[in-house]
Amino acid sequence: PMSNRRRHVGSRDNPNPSRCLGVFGLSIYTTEQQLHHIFSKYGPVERVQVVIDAKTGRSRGFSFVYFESTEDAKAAKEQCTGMEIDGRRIRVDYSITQRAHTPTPGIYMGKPTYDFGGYRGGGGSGGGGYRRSPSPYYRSRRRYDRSRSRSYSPRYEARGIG
DNA sequence: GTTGAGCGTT
Repeated sequence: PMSNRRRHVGSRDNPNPSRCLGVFGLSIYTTEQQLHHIFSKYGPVERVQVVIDAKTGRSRGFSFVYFESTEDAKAAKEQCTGMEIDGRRIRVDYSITQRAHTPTPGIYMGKPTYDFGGYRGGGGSGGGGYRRSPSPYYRSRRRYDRSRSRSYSPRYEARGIG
């Protein structure tokens, strides 16, 4: 049979080569100039865009680096993925999206920024809709059972420990 | 100075 090669895939796992790299897992303190400095070693960088969270004004921990040539982007991708910046191991891939979305008038129409359930005192007045499955990567943890904790034991409390 | 994973809203 013929090969199952996909051509137009823009999935996260099979990004096609492009001049635009997505850099993930960044420290929120890593700046565009830092990234520019690092990635420029592999060729001329046209632009670096650290994605900023609109409400907090801080980095969302990922960025996009535009090279002038795809081959330089490739070299940078190979060399920079796994590299450590500001104590964070970064991951570099070809971007599956090539630019920011078209600005929309009015309300923000993008995906929700995950809240991981957010403990808001059970209020539940905010958000809604995404509370049930915060993310496909979310896993229920073993419930935190304080009654099993030594430090919570009454006799330890009596001793003033905990 | 965050931490689970992550593809962007001039």
